[in-house]
Amino acid sequence: MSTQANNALHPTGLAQKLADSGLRTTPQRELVYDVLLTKRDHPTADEVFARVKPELPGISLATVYNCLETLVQCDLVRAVNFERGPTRYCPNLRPHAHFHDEATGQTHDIDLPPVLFAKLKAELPAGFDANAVEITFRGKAKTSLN
Amino acid sequence: MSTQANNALHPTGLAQKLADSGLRTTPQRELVYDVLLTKRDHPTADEVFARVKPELPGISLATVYNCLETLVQCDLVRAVNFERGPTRYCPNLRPHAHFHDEATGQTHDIDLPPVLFAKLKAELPAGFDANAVEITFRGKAKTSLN
DNA sequence: GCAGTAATCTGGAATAGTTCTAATTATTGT
DNA sequence: ACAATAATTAGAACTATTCCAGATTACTGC
Repeated sequence: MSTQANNALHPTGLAQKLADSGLRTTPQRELVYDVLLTKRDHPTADEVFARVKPELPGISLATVYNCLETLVQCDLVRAVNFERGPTRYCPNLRPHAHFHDEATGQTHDIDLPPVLFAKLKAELPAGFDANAVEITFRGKAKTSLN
Repeated sequence: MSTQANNALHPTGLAQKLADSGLRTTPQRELVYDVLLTKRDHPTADEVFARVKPELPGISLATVYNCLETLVQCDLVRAVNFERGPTRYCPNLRPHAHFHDEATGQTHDIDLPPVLFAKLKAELPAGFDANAVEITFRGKAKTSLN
C-alpha cells in the first residue's frame, strides 16, 4: 500500500472507471477519492483540500477541484448542493436523498426505496423526461446520527 | 393605482404579508413582486433587475436583492437553487417540485400530490424531523411547455 | 404641517466559491 | 530516449451575493 492511497478502499473502482473514461490514475485522484471514502461527511472542496494536504503537501486547491470534477464525471462521486452553499461531495452511489440539518449544518444520506423515485417520475406530465431526481430534506436531526 | 405597481396582481397579499412582518410597502417591493407574478419563468436577481429598471430607473441591484429576500422571508416567494447557478425566484406557493430542462436551462413547476410529500417524509428514519422537502428533476422537456 | 426616529434605498467595496490560464511536470507510446 | 499528450500548479479572474456607510424616504406624535 502506498503512503498516499489506501487501495483497499477502492480495489477496482477508481482505476477501472478512470480508465473507462480514458483518464489516468494519479496520486492526487487516488488520494482525493480515498479522503471521500474514508470520512463520508459530505466535505466541501476546501475540506477535502485540508484533509489531502498533509499527505501530499504540494497539492493545490485547483487540483482538488479538478479531481473532484473528474470523480463526478466518472460517476464515482456525487456533487451535492444545498442552497447557495459550497458544493459537497458524496461517494454514496446508491440512489438516496439528503437531509440537511439546519442546526449543525451536517448532511446525512437518506436511503429511499427505488419505487419512490419511480413514483415521483411518474408524476411528471407528458413531455417531461427526467434522467435524475434530487431530493433534499431540511430540518433537525435529534441526535448525532449518521 | 400607481404607475409602477399593478395592484390587481396582488390585491391583498403583498401589503398584508409585509405588514404582518412589520415591514413597509415600498414601490420597489411592489414592483419586484409584480415582476415575479407577471412573468413566472423563475428569473434570477439580475433578470428581475432588468425587468424592474425600465419602470423605476433609479433602483439598484442591491435593492432588488433586498426586496427578493424580503419577499422570501414573508413567504410570498420561494428561492430556487439549481446546482451552483444563480438563485431563481418563484411566486408559486403551492407545494411543488421543479423540473430543470438541461437543453434550454428553463425551469418548470411540477405540481405534486401532497400525499407524495408525506410519503417522502415518512421514509425518514427516527430522529429526523424535516420541515421542508425540495424535489428537483433534471432532464429534457420535449416541447416548450410551461 | 413638522421635527424626530426608524426603515429603506443606494452605489460601491468586499467576499466566497469556483473556474480559467499559462507554465511546468509527469506519463505514455514509439 | 523522445515526442506527444495529460495532469498539476499558482495565481489571476470571475460570478453571484452580501456588506457597508451615507442619503432618502416614510411614519409618529405633537
